[in-house]
Amino acid sequence: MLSERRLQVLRAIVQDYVGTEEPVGSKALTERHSLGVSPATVRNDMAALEDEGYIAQPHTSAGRIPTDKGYRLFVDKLAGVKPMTAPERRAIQNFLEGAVDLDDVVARTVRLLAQLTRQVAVVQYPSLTRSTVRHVELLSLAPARVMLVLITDTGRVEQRVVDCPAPFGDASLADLRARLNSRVANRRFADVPSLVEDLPEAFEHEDRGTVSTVLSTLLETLVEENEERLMIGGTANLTRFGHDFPLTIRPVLEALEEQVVLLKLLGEAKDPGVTVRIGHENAHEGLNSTSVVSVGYGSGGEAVAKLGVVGPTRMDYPGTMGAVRAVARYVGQILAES
Amino acid sequence: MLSERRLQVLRAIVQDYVGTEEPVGSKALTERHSLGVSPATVRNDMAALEDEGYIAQPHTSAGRIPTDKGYRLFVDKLAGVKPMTAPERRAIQNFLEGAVDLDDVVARTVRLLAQLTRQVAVVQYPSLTRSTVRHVELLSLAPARVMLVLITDTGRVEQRVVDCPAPFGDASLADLRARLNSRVANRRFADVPSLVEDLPEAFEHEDRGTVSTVLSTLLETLVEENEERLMIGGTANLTRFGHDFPLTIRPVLEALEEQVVLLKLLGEAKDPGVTVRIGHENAHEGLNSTSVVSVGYGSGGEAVAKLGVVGPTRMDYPGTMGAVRAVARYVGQILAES
DNA sequence: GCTGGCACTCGCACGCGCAGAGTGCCAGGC
DNA sequence: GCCTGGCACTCTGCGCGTGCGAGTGCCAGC
Repeated sequence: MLSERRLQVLRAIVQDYVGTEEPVGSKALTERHSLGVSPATVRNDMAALEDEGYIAQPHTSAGRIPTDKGYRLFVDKLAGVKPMTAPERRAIQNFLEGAVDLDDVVARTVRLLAQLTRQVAVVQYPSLTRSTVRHVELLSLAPARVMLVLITDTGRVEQRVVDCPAPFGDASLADLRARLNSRVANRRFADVPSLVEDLPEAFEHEDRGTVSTVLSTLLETLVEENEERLMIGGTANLTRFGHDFPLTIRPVLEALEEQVVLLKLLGEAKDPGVTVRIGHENAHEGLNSTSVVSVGYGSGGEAVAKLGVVGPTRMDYPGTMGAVRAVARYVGQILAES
Repeated sequence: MLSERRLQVLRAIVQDYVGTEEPVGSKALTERHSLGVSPATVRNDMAALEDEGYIAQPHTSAGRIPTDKGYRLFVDKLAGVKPMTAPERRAIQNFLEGAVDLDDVVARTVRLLAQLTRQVAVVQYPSLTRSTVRHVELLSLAPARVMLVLITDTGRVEQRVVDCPAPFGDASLADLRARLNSRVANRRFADVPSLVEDLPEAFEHEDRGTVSTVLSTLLETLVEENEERLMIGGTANLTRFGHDFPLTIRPVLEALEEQVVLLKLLGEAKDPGVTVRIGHENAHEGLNSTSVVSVGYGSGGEAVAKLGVVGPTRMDYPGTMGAVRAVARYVGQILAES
């Protein structure tokens, strides 16, 4: 177990390094933080911290920089989440309230996060799985061809074209539309399968095949999670990465292009609160020198999707976590209202 | 007017510089291209080309690099469009044919363009203005609240919620739905306004206000071009920009974040064929060291949207133009089929 | 109008030495 | 037992001078 002072030294190192981007030495530490001890003492503490793997020196006789393990300890034990100030919160709310539709909400959220954190922002569209059905619409495109339109409480619209095994009359279509909506409107996606299970039985024998086909397409649409979309922004902030960044930035940009990677990244964080994954904790190699701060957001109490930022491991964790948490909270509010 | 040989020298300079990324000297030129003259002669030609502003030297006693004006001449007069090979064309077609919906078509197009050209790809979603209406659906959300869903021939779906001035019965709604669709289905957007003009007259007096409101929302949706979306990809290719690129890449990334800028950029090119805007020809400052190669594409003969790539002025113009043209052609085909 | 030759100009890589920051360790003091 | 001041040591980064090579411009000759 590390002594209290050593933890303070680690905290000071992280704070200074995040500010200056340069390895921090014992002398500078005692000057900038009132630790009440001499540089020599700090040096001993630093040696201990280095033995434990919390800090490292880029080369002999240079200052120390935190390791991933050091940042981890900092985030877990040494730093809280810095809450947004009241004016900041108002600005967030105002900016998000101007949104006209779901796309706009997501776009604004991305911009906001990128600006607040000065990092790359990633926002997942509200997922279908936890939402509720607002309306299901069926349109006859041709005698044996039906378009299925699903409208969710988060304002998302999904459509599918269904080829029917047999011609399907307008009357039957209207009937199905009515029955379907009376059963599933305002119900959660998860409940839909059991609610429509026995629906084919209510129809004439000749229509049952079509009804089943339509229903299975609907269920497919509901569970189709792999189609999840996301939006990213603030990539220009990557240029503030560091001096040696040609090599650093490349894999990050590549990783950001892979939506699959990002979705996995956000999905991994199961924590109900803000999750931080530091450096090598990220499975994807390209992101080994970045940290990902993410959190779930949703229109009700439950999270329906994730949002977060990607930045250098050397980032202002308390501030970033505060911003991410605040934005998630307000997006949730906006979604609930609309 | 420049002599034929001087044009050849310029062409050779552009080709070599694009290949090597290094200023090209007179000796290297004569070695790599059989110009049939000695380096000394080439030097005279180069001096002339420099006087005319087609090439420049980064510093005295270095090789020459083409200026924007030089690239312009090269593109206009010296180089054709390099067509894709048959295998490449097949690969493009195969890749695009796997797409399941409009989003997927656009996403695949972006990836394809980025890979083929090794540059940043930008694809605009098919615009509404030139498309035709496949279906208009009206859903009653509440007595005086209607959701309008517009489905286009390119597979795009737009929805709007309309607050009605008076309650609107289900029968009236069904009536309006039927009349509306019989008039506008499969008609071009541009024709819709005149086709629905007299529609309110067919309704009871009490419903006319609502019908008008719904119609004007529909018309708004049709003309709403500012809502045009686009997708970009291949930003990782920016890292191949050059050696000094921290300064170069930053403004480009910033410009790419501004959808407005990009839409303007693509929109400016009125040419029916492939358009190339080189360096300072781009109005946006951040793109002064890039070239934009764009072309319109569409499901029929007409262009409904644009796509293109953004890369360093030092790019392989014939190859890039060929790739952009080919991709546009095949995307058009795919859209027409679906 | 083309060519070979020649002197000239720079940029760049290399080597060197120096200053500065930072460390580790040790002996002494509280 | 822990903290402190002092000291020798080790790096890196920077500035400077030098030599090399690529490339040019110009000129006289064919």
